[in-house]
Amino acid sequence: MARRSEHSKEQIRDMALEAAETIVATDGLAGLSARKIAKQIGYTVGTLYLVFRNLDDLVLHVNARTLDAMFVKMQESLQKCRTPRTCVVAMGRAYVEFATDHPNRWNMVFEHQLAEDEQVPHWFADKVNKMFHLVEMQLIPLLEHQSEKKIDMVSKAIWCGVHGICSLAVTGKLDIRDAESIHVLTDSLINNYLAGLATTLKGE
Amino acid sequence: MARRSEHSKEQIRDMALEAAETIVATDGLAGLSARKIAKQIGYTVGTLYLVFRNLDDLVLHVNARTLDAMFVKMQESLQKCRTPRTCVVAMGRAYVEFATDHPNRWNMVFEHQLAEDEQVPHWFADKVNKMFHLVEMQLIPLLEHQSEKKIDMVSKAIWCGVHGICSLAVTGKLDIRDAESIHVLTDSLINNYLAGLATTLKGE
DNA sequence: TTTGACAATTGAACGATGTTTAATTAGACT
DNA sequence: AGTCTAATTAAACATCGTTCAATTGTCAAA
Repeated sequence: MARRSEHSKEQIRDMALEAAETIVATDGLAGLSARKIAKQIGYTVGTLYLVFRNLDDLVLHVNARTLDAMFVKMQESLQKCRTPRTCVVAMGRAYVEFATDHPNRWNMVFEHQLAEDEQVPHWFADKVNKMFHLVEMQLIPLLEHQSEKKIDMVSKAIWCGVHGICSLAVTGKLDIRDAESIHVLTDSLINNYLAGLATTLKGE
Repeated sequence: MARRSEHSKEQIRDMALEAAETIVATDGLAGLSARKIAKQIGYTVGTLYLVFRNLDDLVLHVNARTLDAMFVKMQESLQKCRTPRTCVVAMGRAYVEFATDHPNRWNMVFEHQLAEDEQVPHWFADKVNKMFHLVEMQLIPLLEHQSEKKIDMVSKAIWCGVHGICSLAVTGKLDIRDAESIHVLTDSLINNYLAGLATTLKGE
C-alpha cells in the first residue's frame, strides 16, 4: 500500500470536500463520518488528518463552499430587479430557494458549532459578512441620511428575519414546507418592514 | 445490586430529566451523554432505557420543559404592557432574554433533530403552537378585518423573524452578543413590520 | 421461615464514532 | 542497487448509543 503522489494534497483535499458534500446532501450532518468520506475517495481515515486538522475543520470548509454558492445565487438574483426594495425581496427569494433546494447543506452551515474554546476563522466570518454587505448595498439608497450603524442594524434585522423563517421552515418546525409558502412570509416581512421604516424616517 | 423501588419510574424519569437539563445548561447538547446522566442520578445506562425510548426521546422531554418555561416567561411579560404593539415587543424581549439567559437549553430546542423517519410528537408540536397562539392573540385587534389565515401568516413572519435574530446572535454567528444589542434588532423588526402592515392595510 | 417467582437493575457486549501513531510501503535520489 | 524519505495504512484508544442475558432485591405464598 501507500501509493505515492497519485494525488496531490490539494487533490485529496478537494476530493474529500466533494465527497463530504454529497454525503451531507443526502444524509445530513448526522450522516457524515470520517470513514465514509475516506472510503468514498479510496483512502483511509488517517489520510484525512494529513489534510484537515479534524472533522470540524473539514465541515468548516464544506460550509465555506456552501456560503460561496449562496453568495453567487444571491448576486445573480440582483440582475432581475430595479428598485432597492424589489432587489432585497429578490435576494430573500434567492436565499429561500437555495435553502429549499439544498436543505441539508444549508442547514449544516448553521447547525455546525465549534467547540467552546475554538473561534470561527476570519476567512469564514468574512464570507458571512460579504453576504450582509450585499444587503447593505441595496439599503443605502433607502437610508441615505442615516448613519452606517443604522444601516448595519437594518440589514441585520431584515436578514436575520429572513433566515429565521427559512430555518424553521426547512427544519420542519413550522408546518410549512413548500417554497411558495415560505416566499409569502419572507416577502411580507421585507416589504412591511421597509414600508414601516419609511414612515418612521419621515416622521423624524 | 438491583435495588428495588427505591425510586418509582416517575421519579427516575424526573431525576434523569433534571440531570440532563443541568448537563446541557453547562456543556450543551454536545456534552450530553447517556452515561453522564446515569452516573449523575446513581443508576446505569440500562435504566434510562426503561424510562425513555432512547436519547432522542429524553432530549425531546428536556426540550418540552424548556418550551414550558419559555411560555411562562412570555405570558408573564404580558402583564407590563397595554397596547398590542407593545405587548408583542414585550414578548419579543422576553424571548430574547430567555435565550440569552439559557443559551444552551434554548439552543437545543432547535438544534436537536429527529431521524428522518421519526415524527415530532403531537404534544410537542402543541407546545410550539401554544407560543404562536400567544402572539396571534395580540395581533387580532390589529388585524380585525383580516382572515384567520392572514393573522396566522403575520404572527409567523414576526415570530420567525425574532427567532432568527435570536438564533444567529446566541450561536455567535452575528458579531453581537449582549442582550441589549439584540433587543434593538428585535424591537426594530417588530415595530417597523407592524407599522408597515398598518399602512399596507389602510391603502387597501 | 423458607421458597419461589417476578420485577428492577446491572454489566458486559456490540458496532460505530473521532483521533493518534507506529509501522509499512512506494517512489526519488545517489 | 541501495538508501532515504514522505505518503499511506492499519491498528489501537476512548467514547458513544443501544441491547440483553444475567443477577439481585423484594414480596406473596406455602
